[in-house]
Amino acid sequence: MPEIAEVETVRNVLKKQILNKEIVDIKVLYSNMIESDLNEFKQVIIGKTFNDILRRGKWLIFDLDGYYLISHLRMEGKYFIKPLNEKIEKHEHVIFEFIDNSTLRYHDTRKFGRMKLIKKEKMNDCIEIQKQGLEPGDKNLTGKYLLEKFKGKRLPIKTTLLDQTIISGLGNIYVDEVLFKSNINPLKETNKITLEEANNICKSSNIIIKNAIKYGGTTIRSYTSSLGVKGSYQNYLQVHKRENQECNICKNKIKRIKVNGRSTYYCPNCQK
DNA sequence: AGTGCGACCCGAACGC
DNA sequence: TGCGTTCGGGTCGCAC
Repeated sequence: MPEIAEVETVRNVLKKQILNKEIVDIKVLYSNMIESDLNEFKQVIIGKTFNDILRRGKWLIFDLDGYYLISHLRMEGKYFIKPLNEKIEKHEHVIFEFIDNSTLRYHDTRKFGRMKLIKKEKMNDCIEIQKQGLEPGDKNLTGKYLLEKFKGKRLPIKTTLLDQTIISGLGNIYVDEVLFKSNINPLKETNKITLEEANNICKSSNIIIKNAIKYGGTTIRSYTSSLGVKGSYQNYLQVHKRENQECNICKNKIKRIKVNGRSTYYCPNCQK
């Protein structure tokens, strides 16, 4: 499940490999993945080059001359670089062919990922990007900002932190970690979060995401890692995927519950 | 406006 | 070489 730290890692690794090479062809093998008109998509991209790769929340933003190609990996999206003549695998859905006979391949077992082409001058109307909230590490991400957003919300705080329009980039793994580090019970009603707790959410998310990026993100599900990059932050997770194991702080057992349908791990003793 | 839920997918896990 | 069913997970769109 790529979240902000994994997407940032993909961005950094891809930048070293695909910039400034002409794209001579593109194959789309699963067209539902492309939200733009398919013919326009191909026409615009062929002949262009990736000048840069940016990121907003969990969205990758490829700079293609007059356009941006935005790409969301959802749960299982991965990018690989392979030679042109290498066999196309079952779950490779979009293949960019470069002039030097290398290819960039988008691989997605669940087919949940999405790509969309946006004219640069229309970026201000791009709802997917514009509605993203503040990211961990942003100096404007403060307890005060969060309390404003939390007003009137009766959902569990866990659910609210998955809302990308409030904090952008957190997913199921890092929300559990942030709540643990902040000593907040995932089921606590959002509008009952105090200023001190909101400040702690900001502080914890800054630290956790910074560290997760430092370690290349978290590799939990996949055997084959994206781009040959294996993150190692899974070794530092305090609660996520640690059901029945000892809490590193108090030695009580980590519990797993469902919060609005999402698997949620927490320490009942540290997070009252 | 805030909330809940089905849809989108398919490999893995589960039940028998 | 067992087979059919359920689950999970980020986001959207729609109903309430």
